Amino acid sequence: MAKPLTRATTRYAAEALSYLGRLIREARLARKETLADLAERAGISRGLLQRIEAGDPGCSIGAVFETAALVGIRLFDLDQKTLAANNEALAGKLVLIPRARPTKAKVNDDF
Amino acid sequence: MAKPLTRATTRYAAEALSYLGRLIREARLARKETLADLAERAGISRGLLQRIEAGDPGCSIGAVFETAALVGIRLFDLDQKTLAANNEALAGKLVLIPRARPTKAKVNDDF
DNA sequence: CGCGAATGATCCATAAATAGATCGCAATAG
DNA sequence: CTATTGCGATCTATTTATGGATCATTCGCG
Repeated sequence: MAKPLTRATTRYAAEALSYLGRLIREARLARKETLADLAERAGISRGLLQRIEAGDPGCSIGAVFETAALVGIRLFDLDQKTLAANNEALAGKLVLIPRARPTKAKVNDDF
Repeated sequence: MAKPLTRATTRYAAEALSYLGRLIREARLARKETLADLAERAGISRGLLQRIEAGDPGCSIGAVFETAALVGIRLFDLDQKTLAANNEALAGKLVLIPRARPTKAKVNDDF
């Protein structure tokens, strides 16, 4: 019983999505690799890779991150080692944060 | 006719995915917001938000980026304005890059 | 303690993503 | 110019993600 269709989309999220897709495309072309070749390396179809490069919000984040990694894009500007370290550190920190409690106070929404 | 099941996943991609999920969780807790509240703001179900925070590769990237944006996470370490500018610039650069040409599988240098 | 709420996990029906094939167009090489 | 090939788009069958409900557990607070 999923909802109709349309999903709210922030301008910022859409912009980031488009940007990531173009980064992947740029990196792929820099490597002089065809859509079909990269798609095969990533284990996805050519059509999906096209949608990823186009910034389609419906693509699975696993497929997107995978292709990004395969063309050498550093997510969060971090190398494998640092990323792993930060991830572990954050995991440890999270255990200490108490769960959220219901509040009437309105939350800060603007950035 | 989708493929069997398992999709190749780079260690780096998986690590980044897990990290992003935890970043979202940390940001949500810092705002003292419950899963249900953030899910509603993002227009997704509570279950999906849980999978996002758990770093599930199968989640749509649109849903993930949307929630990230809603808790104030700056993707690519860029604010809205800079991100838009970079995105535009990259788009312009891309039209100038020639399409990939098939490279000879291997240079035959043995005989 | 004990109550209430958040969280984590599971199940099911349905909407959506994906693979794979195919077409036309455009661009690049020869 | 012609030939070749990447690219973009569309269609269909199938797999998968998602929403919504529910249940048990854990946590936070008085």
